[in-house]
Amino acid sequence: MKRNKKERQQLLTDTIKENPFVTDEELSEKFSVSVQTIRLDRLELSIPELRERIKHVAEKRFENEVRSLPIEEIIGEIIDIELDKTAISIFDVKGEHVFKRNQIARGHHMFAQANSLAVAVINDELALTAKASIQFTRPVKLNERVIAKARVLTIDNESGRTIVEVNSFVNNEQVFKGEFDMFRKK
Amino acid sequence: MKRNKKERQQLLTDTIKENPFVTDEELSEKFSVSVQTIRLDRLELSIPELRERIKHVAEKRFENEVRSLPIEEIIGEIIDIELDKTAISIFDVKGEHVFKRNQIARGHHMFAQANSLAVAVINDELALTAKASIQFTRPVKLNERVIAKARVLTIDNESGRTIVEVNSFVNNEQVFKGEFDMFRKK
DNA sequence: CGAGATATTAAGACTAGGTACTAATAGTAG
DNA sequence: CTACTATTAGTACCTAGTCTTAATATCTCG
Repeated sequence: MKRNKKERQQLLTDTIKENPFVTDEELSEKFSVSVQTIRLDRLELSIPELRERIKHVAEKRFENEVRSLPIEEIIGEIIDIELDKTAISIFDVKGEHVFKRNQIARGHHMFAQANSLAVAVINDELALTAKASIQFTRPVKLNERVIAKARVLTIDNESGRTIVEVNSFVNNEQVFKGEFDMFRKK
Repeated sequence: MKRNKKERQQLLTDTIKENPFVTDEELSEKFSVSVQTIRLDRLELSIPELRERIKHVAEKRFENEVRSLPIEEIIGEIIDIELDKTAISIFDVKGEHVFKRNQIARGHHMFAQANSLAVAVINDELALTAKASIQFTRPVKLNERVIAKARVLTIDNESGRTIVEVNSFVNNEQVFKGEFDMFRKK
């Protein structure tokens, strides 16, 4: 299992990158060298000790905390709902939702809010979007609050099709409109 | 600054929750008690030592890592592009993209892939989606790989409008089609 | 083959940030 | 005054290291 120094150091770097929670002792066993050699290697490669590595990972997590939310947040927050009739959600446009260049919200976030509201308004185990026709009537900018209003237009119980209309506004100004053809499943 | 035991322990819990990186010594100074008292407190409250707390935070980050990527990942990976002509991206459907109940991908992820590909294919500083007409031709399931192909249909230099057609496939089977009316800005 | 360089291992002293345990002291209630 | 709780102190030990010095092992080149 013995490799030369260079090879071992490369593997060491990779191993630690992949799993920063590994101790020198574990590494020394893995590479069949002494603990001291591992320590010399880390010194040469400027890889900090286990506890520092863990700390670093932990600190990074705090930085990223804001970024780990939007997956749920992306769809906005439902503030009112009357199943099979209407629903309203709000979505605050933050830094991660906009193009950096011009601070305009990416279309798929607007769509996501509207689409998930259309899914939510349907009074059934689950609904899938079959078709949609959408229009972005004015760009939405950073820090604006988008209010999406969904309204069920028609329900066809036989085909399982439901048409939901969603209109989104920023300060009473329309920014998005869409018609979603939903398929309900029971 | 001296409080009674209960009060101090409550504050201790809060302090550590807020900043897990604080040592017993720092805490003992903050509450004007001995280090031993802090340790007794932690014992009673079953709060682990600093290094364990840091480790825990670090481990949690690893759990969340999958969840913090999708903001960028959501749009899929572009594998081929010919500006103002065609573009192809792949998107692997993972756990966080599907409805838990039936493992079917949420529509807005499919839309996001298609829409961002439509944005990317346009050879300009930036493009915005004005309108879109989309259709989900078959549900996409967990672990499926979606290949989206965008094709620019028409470019109107005067109005700044560009129409992009996107078709998505899983194993050569069409799952999504959409027509995006894009507005380009210079 | 042997000298010198490079690589590896070992050993010892010290560190932070603890645990676990024992013991002493302070303060307070009945 | 006694009993009890709360607090403090001190010791031994732990992990996962650092830093330093020193002894071997192995490799390379002339």
